[in-house]
Amino acid sequence: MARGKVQVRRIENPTSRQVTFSKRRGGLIKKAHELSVLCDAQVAVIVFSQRGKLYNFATSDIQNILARYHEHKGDGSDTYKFRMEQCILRLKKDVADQERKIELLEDSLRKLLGQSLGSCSMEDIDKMESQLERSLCIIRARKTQLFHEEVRRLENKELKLREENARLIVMDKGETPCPCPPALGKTAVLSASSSHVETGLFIGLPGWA
Amino acid sequence: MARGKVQVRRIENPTSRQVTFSKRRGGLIKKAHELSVLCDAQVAVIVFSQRGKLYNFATSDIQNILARYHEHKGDGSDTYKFRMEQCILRLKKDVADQERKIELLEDSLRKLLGQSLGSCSMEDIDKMESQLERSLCIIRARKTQLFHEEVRRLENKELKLREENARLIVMDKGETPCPCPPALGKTAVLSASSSHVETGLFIGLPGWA
DNA sequence: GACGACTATTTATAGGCGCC
DNA sequence: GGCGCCTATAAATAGTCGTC
Repeated sequence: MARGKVQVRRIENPTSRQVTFSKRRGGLIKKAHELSVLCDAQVAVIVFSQRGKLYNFATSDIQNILARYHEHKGDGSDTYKFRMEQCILRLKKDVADQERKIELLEDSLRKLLGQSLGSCSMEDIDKMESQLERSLCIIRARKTQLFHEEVRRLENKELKLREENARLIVMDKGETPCPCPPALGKTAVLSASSSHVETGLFIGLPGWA
Repeated sequence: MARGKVQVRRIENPTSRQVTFSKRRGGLIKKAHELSVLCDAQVAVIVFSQRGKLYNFATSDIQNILARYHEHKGDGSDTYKFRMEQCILRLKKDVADQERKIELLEDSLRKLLGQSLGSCSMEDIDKMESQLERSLCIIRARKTQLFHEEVRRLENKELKLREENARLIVMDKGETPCPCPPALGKTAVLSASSSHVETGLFIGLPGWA
């Protein structure tokens, strides 16, 4: 604008572009400052050089100005800040919902463990008693099943060992027929204990469905 | 800056302040535009008039420039955006923690109700059986307590009614002594039913601690 | 190559004026 | 009261040179 008109287009010479940037940037910020003082206005200027360096000017706190800008610029439903706030609200709601759910679950659990029954009506207590009886019934059935499986497994093992024994006796007829006593002993002990507990289990269930 | 030097201080005459604002605002934005084009820079200008009206200029999307500004303006541990992001991370962690807690609680509850026992070892099953027995014991004790309280309450009521009866008979000796049969009848039915259930309760508990 | 100073010019604009 | 136009004049600045 001096010594020759300026054309408003990118300056190709990098050096003079840099010089012009420096000079005009100062000018712009000076003008911004003058405007803010003369006319009592809030002004913010943000400039990034081509290489990413930041220069800025703002009357008062730039955060305030930007906040005010966002307020103006609308309900701003596509604003980054708005989206973050929505996200926070949603998460807080999730947390509150989960909190409630946890309390309900803990309450149920406590009651099933027989704690804090003070608030339960007779009807509640009856329901819980029935439920606990059903649960015990199911659990004991499962226990029986597990024992049966274990017994079958051990019987199988015993059978295999007996067969092996028989083979060994056939192959070596001179020896005394007393093979693998420890394995057989262990099997016997285990199946004895399991049938004992099984019996106890059924005694424990008087007349329930 | 024409027809007289300008002093950089608030213009007191409101009219000329408004005129100057309008003119200089245009000039500022024009300069900002020129800077952005000539020097290939990103520029944003935000101006609020004294009365809160917004004027702004920005190369490209102002949102980008503001985001970039925030990035620059800091590792910004005191930045609004940074704080929001911290908040979101914290909330997400809370949600995940609660999620895990809910799963654990639901699993415990399911097992206590006798569902999905497939993953339980014999040892687990034993523990649960003991726990359920303890729970049943506590619940039945509570049930007994409630019945006892109810019985005491009704016996008290019965006593009061009998006293009232006696008084009425004394006051009116000519009539047949048959007062308040519905109230007495109801009391009798209730205490009968409660003692029946109590009896059942103790039958239901064979030899548990 | 960045920066300050200088200077010839171009721009911006204060103060008017007219219009709505 | 706001806006656009005009004009004299203040400011800004492109190009250049000198310094570090």
